[in-house]
Amino acid sequence: MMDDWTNDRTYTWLMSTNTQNQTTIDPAATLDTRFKEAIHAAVPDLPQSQIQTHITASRQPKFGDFQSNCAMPIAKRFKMQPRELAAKIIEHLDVSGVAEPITDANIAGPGFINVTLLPDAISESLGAMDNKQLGIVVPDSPPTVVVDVCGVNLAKQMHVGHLRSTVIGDAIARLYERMGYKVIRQSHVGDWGLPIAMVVEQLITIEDAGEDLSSLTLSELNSMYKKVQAACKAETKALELIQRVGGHAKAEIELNERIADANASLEKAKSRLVALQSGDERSVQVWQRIYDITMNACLSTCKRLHTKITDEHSAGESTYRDELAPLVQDLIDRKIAIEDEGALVVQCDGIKEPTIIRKRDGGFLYATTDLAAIKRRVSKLGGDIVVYCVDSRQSLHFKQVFAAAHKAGYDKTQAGNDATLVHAMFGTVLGDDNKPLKSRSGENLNLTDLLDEAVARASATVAEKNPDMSESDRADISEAVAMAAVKYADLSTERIKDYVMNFDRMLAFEGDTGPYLLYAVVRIRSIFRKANELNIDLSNIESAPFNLNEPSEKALALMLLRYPSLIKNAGQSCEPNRLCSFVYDLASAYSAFFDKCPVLKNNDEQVRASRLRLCDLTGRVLTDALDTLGIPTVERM
RNA sequence: GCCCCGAUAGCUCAGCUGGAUAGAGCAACGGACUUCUAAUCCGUAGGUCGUAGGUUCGAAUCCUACUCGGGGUGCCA
Repeated sequence: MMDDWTNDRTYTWLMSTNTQNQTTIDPAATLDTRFKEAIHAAVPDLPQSQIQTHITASRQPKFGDFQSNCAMPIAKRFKMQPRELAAKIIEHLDVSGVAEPITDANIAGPGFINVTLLPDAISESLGAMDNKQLGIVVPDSPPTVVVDVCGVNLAKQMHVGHLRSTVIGDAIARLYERMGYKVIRQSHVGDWGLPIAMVVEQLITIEDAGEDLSSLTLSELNSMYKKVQAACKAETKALELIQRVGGHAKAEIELNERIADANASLEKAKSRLVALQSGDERSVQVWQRIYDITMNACLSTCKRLHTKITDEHSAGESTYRDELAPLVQDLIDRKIAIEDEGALVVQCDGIKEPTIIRKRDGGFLYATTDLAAIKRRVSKLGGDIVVYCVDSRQSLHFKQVFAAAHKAGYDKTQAGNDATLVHAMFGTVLGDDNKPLKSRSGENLNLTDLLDEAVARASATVAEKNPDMSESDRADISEAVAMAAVKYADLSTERIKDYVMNFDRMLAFEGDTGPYLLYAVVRIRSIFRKANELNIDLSNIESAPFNLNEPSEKALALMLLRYPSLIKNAGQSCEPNRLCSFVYDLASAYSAFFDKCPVLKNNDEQVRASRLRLCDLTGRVLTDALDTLGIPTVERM
């Protein structure tokens, strides 16, 4: 059902996208160039590098298609009258071939210069965009981007919080890929350290007691994880309170016993960790079991979510174990790390809290591992940009680690530049009580349950809308609709904000939702299916001239032309939600067009061909944008 | 205490880095299916952009203070 007719088509007449100038596609870019020239001529005192044209799309049709807001700031700087300056700029402005002539009548308000594009210019731009790359220009020597995604922990099921690092992280990676960058995904799996040793210890104990663990599931591992965590957690605070307030003596004794038990468990876990770290065969074997069970489940969920995260991207904390001691020694030798209160720390300018990289007892911490990760990602994987798609609560941690890595020079690329380290943080998923979802004990809201519920709801709707559909088609479409709904819900809001988890909102199929976008694509494909049934000749539509006489046609065309700059914008800011708004606006513009402009019903062959081509191009841009978000489309729904 | 983030329609959210009358979706109300898929479209109604100052031709957007909410803060990850 997932088809890619977009890629099946062959385009022979415009494959040379690399040499193509983007300014021929984006009218805003063309206007930018023309305005720059005019401003330079009108205000020679302004250094060319400082010229800003402030070209934006106009909000209201009466102000034309675009406007330049350049006159006001320049007038301020040179103490001129903005409207007079605007008049002077348009004297030097040449918009021939792009827009209608600019006269004094185009100057409005405090000095806005309004621009109305020539219909032919829009058509030409659309034509220039109508190629396989859809107007996106790939850089000659693309940088390498390493994107940190997913980041699950061993022995734990993925919960809704993992949706974010997986789905948003993958979308950021896809955005960079779409820009032509070389992208390497890395999943920093939490597979090392004391918590895992606890589970290993517990499993070995159970196995020694004669229990068969061959059919162990992740769900069982998950509850075991919770149990051993609780068992090792000493309730010292409660004891202190009882001692201070003077509670029941019996309670105090009981608590003391529990603390002793917890300490014993903790000691066992610690020695198990030592055994694991030194390669003890049994420990490693059990650890591997836990790893396999967790990662099998995790990667199958990643696949179900249509992310490109696979086994080869797993780079767990355990893979850094042999790199930590040499790294710490290097930092000591170069006096970057110093001892403080028994711990080894790196102190960085502007950050009060020191970065602790070795505990008093000699153990390493997650900052140590993350330093090693930066080093590997930059020097070994060749990352020019390293993006971390991780919870916002880690912001201080990454601030510290980035600064420490910089101080140590671990962020130096092979070319000798400083790699760009970005924490593309996202907000927490909250429960109804406004607390992070995972803190709700007993509530088993894991990711698989969410996805299953989404599919169940989608299936009901698909069945309702398509009573005659076959069982297998319905299953495929329901799955696609459900994933589109869930992913779009997570991707479409500003990633930094927290949100309260709400099934009904996340699984809505109407309005600004994933299914709405799929629906727009489905309506386009339906037109082409129908055209084939009617034996309408489609062979010439690829070169049909666009004619954009209807307002909804022009609006759709202008929206399409924004695509290349939007990809760049969303990619560079690591904000998939910007692409989401664009896709929604585009689908909206298409829906309005669909309503007002009959395609196949139109008897004028020229108009029909133009509209068919517009539909085709819209379909490809929508599909391409959705693919960039990691949302596959369907043929019907 | 200190640091970071957030606050926009009844609800959920956009707002392209300072532009013209602050936009969508849901919910409400009124229209549009014998028509290329109505999971749609068109319209009506809904706002002191947390509060108070400041910066300037112009502020939801920038600066300051405060209020509320969330998070972090030397040996967990």
